[in-house]
Amino acid sequence: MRVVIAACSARYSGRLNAHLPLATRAIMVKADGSVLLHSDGGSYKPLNWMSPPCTMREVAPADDRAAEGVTAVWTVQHDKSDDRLEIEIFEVHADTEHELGIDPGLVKDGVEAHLQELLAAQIALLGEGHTLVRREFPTAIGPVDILARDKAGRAVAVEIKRRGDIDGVEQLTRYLELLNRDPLLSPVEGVFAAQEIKPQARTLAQDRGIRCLVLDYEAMRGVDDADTRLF
Amino acid sequence: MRVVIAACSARYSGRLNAHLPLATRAIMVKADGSVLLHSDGGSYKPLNWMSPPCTMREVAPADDRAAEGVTAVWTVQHDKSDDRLEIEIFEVHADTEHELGIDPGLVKDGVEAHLQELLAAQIALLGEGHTLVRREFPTAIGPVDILARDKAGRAVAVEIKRRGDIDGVEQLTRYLELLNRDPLLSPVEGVFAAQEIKPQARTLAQDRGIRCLVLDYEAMRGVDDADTRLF
DNA sequence: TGTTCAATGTCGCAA
DNA sequence: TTGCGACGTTGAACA
Repeated sequence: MRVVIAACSARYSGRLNAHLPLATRAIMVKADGSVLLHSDGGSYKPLNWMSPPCTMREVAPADDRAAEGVTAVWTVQHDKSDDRLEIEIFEVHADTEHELGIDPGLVKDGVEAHLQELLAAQIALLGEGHTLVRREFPTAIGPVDILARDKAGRAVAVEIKRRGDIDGVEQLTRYLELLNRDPLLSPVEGVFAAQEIKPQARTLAQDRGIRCLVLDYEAMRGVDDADTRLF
Repeated sequence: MRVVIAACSARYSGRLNAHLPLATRAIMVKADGSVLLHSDGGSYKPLNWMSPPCTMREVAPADDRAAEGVTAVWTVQHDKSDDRLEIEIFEVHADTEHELGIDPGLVKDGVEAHLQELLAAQIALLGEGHTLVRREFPTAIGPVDILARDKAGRAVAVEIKRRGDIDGVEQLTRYLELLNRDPLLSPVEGVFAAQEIKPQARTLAQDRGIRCLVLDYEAMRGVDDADTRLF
């Protein structure tokens, strides 16, 4: 990895056009050829960048640009598209290179599947007298997160999200349409369950007769822990 | 900005828990306190990071960790949440600091807002005799990009995307359903306008009686420039 | 400050 | 390769 601190300006063209005025920035050139231009703030997103696979070439500036103080031009061309990043170097403050080797990569443990597990175990959160039919109930367009039956025996299809967005309501709507074609299940009630439900998603759900259920992950995990401790 | 090349491992806890095994990486500490851990590949996204506002403290390793080769521990705590990044430093290969100053920021051109602006100004692209009613026409589930009327005075709702995906058609469908409930507007024609329309999106749109319109950004901008030059 | 929507989104998985 | 959904999404506009 090469790290350069330099006064530079940049221009990107590809999916959009963007320009970066002259300032001092950190330029990171990775082993795979990708290039990142970072300022001294913001978040992890660079001001400008080029993703691999791409090729960087250093060329001399045109006379008029050299007269403006440009000492070098780096053109970074994407190998498979016409995305291009052009960096004009005015002054280099530091230029270092380091051998990093291959990274073993990030190991994650998620929360996502856990919600489904917990709701299945605490199915009465859907309402008194509800019983679990099964998790990942299959349909032609993919599995519904949870299928249950209410106190009166009516089918209830549940879509679970960490964040309840409008997309999730659409997804559940598609499932409900299919499930309701099955005379053994119809009529199927829809429940949209999430840790947090966006107002727009709630509005859409209500408009379609879908019930919204906000899940308290901490509380559910607490109950689960308590249950586990009983054994 | 401080750039450190070091053999390190890391652990993040917050919205999820994640672990990064020992390897040599580039650590970027920005002026606002944010921290980025980069490997020598991948895209612009760091392996691990902490967004501002956050505070970094360097502490001595516990005896057992020191015995494992840890020379320092950096704990980066988010100021407003319980997100925390803990970096164990094994060996520092380089450690440099540079003054970068405030960045003037990126200037963009060619995003969705521009397309909407241009299409509103060149509304006849929808068809001869079309007139603009308004941009961002409000509905209960959010604003429609453009509402217009055709030569015969019938309402036309336009959804604009840079890249026309199936999601955009779904979005427009929702708007149309709502708009068509309004007797002052109904029947409302739908137009799906994008620089590029994916085959699946086109098929879905046609199935729903939605017209597809491919926008030529360069040409539209050209017309706009020509208009501007007249004044 | 909170909500909503676009993004050069990126990333990962499955068909 | 493409489609689809999730993301520690990030970022910006607007109420």
